[in-house]
Parts: sequence; structure tokens; C-alpha cells
Amino acid sequence: MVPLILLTDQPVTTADKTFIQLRQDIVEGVIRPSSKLSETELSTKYAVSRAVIREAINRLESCRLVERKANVGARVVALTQDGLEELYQVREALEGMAARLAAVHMTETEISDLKSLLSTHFETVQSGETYYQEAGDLDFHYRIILGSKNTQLISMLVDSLYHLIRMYRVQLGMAGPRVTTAFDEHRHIVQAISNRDAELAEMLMRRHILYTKQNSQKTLLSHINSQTRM
Amino acid sequence: MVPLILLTDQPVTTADKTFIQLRQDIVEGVIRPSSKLSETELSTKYAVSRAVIREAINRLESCRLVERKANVGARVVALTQDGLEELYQVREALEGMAARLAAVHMTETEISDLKSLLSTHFETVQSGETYYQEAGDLDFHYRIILGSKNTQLISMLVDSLYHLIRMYRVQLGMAGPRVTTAFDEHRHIVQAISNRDAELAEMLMRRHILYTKQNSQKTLLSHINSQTRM
DNA sequence: CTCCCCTATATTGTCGACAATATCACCAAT
DNA sequence: ATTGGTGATATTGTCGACAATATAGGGGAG
Repeated sequence: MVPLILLTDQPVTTADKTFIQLRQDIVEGVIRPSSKLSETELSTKYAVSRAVIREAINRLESCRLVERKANVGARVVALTQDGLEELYQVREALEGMAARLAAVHMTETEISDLKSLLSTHFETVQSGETYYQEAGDLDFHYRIILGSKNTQLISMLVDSLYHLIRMYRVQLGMAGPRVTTAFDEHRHIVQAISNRDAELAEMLMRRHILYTKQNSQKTLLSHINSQTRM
Repeated sequence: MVPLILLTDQPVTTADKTFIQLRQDIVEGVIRPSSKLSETELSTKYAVSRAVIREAINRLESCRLVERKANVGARVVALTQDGLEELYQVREALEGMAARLAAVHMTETEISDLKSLLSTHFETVQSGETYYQEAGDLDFHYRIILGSKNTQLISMLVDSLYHLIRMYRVQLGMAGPRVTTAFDEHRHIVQAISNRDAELAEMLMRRHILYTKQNSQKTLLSHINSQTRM
């Protein structure tokens, strides 16, 4: 797993590191969905004070990776059909807007970089390396999101939504056979951005996300059917 | 000021109350934009421990009302042209989607309630009560947001974006002369929702927000021009 | 046998103290 | 005079202890 993004390399506190560690453990399923997060337990396990754990849990809550009730405690979110639906609706809205803004604000250099990324992506699709396909897909979306140049939008997508999405993907084992078809959609989006056609870029991105959603929902359904433990 | 929304009346901790109090003081300008939030100072002022203040500040950060740097401290966000622009871009995306979903998910009862709200709103517009116009506008938007039935979307808009928007509105003294024209836009949106035309509802809502943005930006500009202290 | 109440226990919420870090002022050297 | 380094001070980060609340289990009454 590549260290995703690091805008500025500020000093990092223990709480920061604990938060990142906990987030990873939740997303990757080391800490199971719907499981309880005991503060004392975690503080011994990660060898930090409860205050640090509490701060980390608070941040996880604002990422919507855990839910919290006063005087009761925090639980990792459950993976549900409805949750996935809601998640993708928000993603469609935000990332559609990101594509629209990217068509306006991306520099020519950034666009040509995006195009070359697409080329390398094409090659790896043909050779069939599933892992790198995932990474390539992420990279593609990140560049467009960053290209929007809207810090709020970027933060919402990168800091919270995408971790939740990844949690669904990882835990439902979605290495999707959809990658080859997605490639064409990526190509068209880049074309629209390159043409500075904001309207079209947004529409194509929203379509692309809708297709991805349908694919994910199918996977989730079959998961529920095969394993009744949900 | 009406107590906005209270989904479930769970037990409320000191940190909750302090968070809400601080948020109000920031939004209403009791604590000025760009000012520093000293933890010790606030803990004496609000008569709670620093731990409580820290938790409140953390939550304010996830609302994007304050910004934080490790080992340095937290500051209230600054009100800038760019910030307003970014804010409204996100709002357009999210609330457009909310309108789309509301057209699908609102019950007939909720829709007729919305229509009657529109009627009372029309009367107050004619009588010219500016304060209630504001409240009425908020109420209108809230109902549609809630009508989306998407908890993520609702939380993003109600718990963070709208407080930021209100901060801009309150502090720039926007009691806008735009209310009468906005009324027609509201009417058309309701009509689209009533017709279950999701596509149109989204489009009209996005337009409506775009107009509001342009109006806000004008106000902000004249503010900057009149008072150089920014 | 069932239901309710009450107590014991464990967990979260809150607090004050200590450690680590940044900031500012002052001084010296070039 | 300006710049670089150094120390004092104030602020944030972290910790362990105490208080308040929820939960589970047992005992008693109906």
C-alpha cells in the first residue's frame, strides 16, 4: 500500500499516527465491521494513552468510519446495502463536480500527465495485473479530484469518502472484472477534460460512478447470499 | 434563533454543549474570524477542562469552522472570496443531489407540507419581515435535504456546510434583497419534486444555488471594498 | 414462573498535572 | 545593521486518576 498523499510534511503527533493506524486497520478489516472499539483495550494494544485513542476515534467518526454514542462507546460502521447506496450517491455528486471543475482548472501539464497515466494503465490492463489496476484506478480519480483545485471538495473525497469506499472494496473482495470496460470510460472523461468541456466531464464522471455502483452492489449482494454472517 | 434539528434526544455531554456553544459563538461572530483559539483561555472562559475544549475544537475542525496546526493551535477560518466560491461549489453538488433524491423519496405528505410552507412564505414576503424570510428559506432547504433520506448527505449539509454558510451570511450581513426572486425559484423546485421529476429538481436547485452564490459574492465584494480590514 | 428493582462492575466522560514543542526576545558575530 | 543562534516563556500534546453513566446479573415480590 502506497502512502497516498502528503500535502505538507508537518510535524506528526502520536494522535495523528494512531489515527492513521486505526483507520488502516479498520479499512483493511483487521478490526472487523460493527465491532466495538474499547478505549482501554485499544490504548493498551497501541501503547498510547486513552486520550490519544479518544482523539483518534473522534476523527474516525468524522470520516464516518465509526459511530459513537454518548456514554456507550464507538463501533465500527456496518457494511450494508443502504450504506453503499448512500455512499455512492454522495460520491456521484461530489466527484461529478470535481470533474466539472477539473475541466476548468487543470493545467495543460496536468492533463497531459493524466493522458500518459491512461496509456500505462492501458498496458497493465492488457497484461492483467489486478493489483496495479486498482492502484491505477485510484490514481486516475485522485488526479481529477485534485485537479478541481477545490480544497473542501478534495478533503471530503480524499479524507473521508474514499476510505469508506476502500473499506467496502477491500472487505467485499472487489477486484472487479470491470476494469477493462472502465478504461474506456476513463478515456472519454479525459477527452472531455482535455476539450475543457466541463458539462460533459461531469456527466461522464457521474455515469462512470453509477456503473461502478451497480457493479459494487452486485458484489455485495452475492456476498450477503454466500455468507449469512451480516 | 430556533433550535435547528434534534434527530434523537440522547444524553448530552459537557463536550457536546461546549461544542454547540463554541460553534454558535463562531458562526455569530462573538469569536471573530481568523482569531486564535487558545485552549487555556477558552477553558477558563467556558468553565470546563481543557480536554473538553480540545474535543470541541476537534469537532469544529471537522465542520471546517476552524483550522488546526500541530503544536501551534487552532484558528477560526477566514472569510475569503475563494472560500465562499469553494463552499458554494460543494453546496451546489450536494444539495442538487439532495433535490434529485427528494423528488424520489419524499412522501406525499412531506410534499404537501412543503407546499403549504411555500404559501406562508409567500405571505411573509409580501409583508416584508426580513428575519422570518431567512428562517423560511432555511426551513425550505432543510426539508428538501431531509427529504433525500440519505443520512450521509443530510449530515454533511446540516452538520457542517450550513453552519459555514450561515457564518458567511451572518457576518457579512446578508439579509439579501433577493428573497422575492428566490421565491419563484423555490416554487419551481417544489413543482418539479411534486411531479417526481428528479432530473429537473436537481437542475433547478443547482441554478437556484448558483444565483444565491452570485448574490453572496457581490455582497462579499462590497464588504471588502468598504472595510479594508480583511 | 415472570417481571421489576437494585446493586456490582465495567466503560466512558472529565479533570489537573507533566512533557514536548513552537515562539519570541535578546545577544553576539559578521 | 542584519543575521544567526540561544535561551525563556507560553502553548499544545500526552498521561494517569477520578467521577458519572450504562449494562448485566441476582434477588425478591407478585
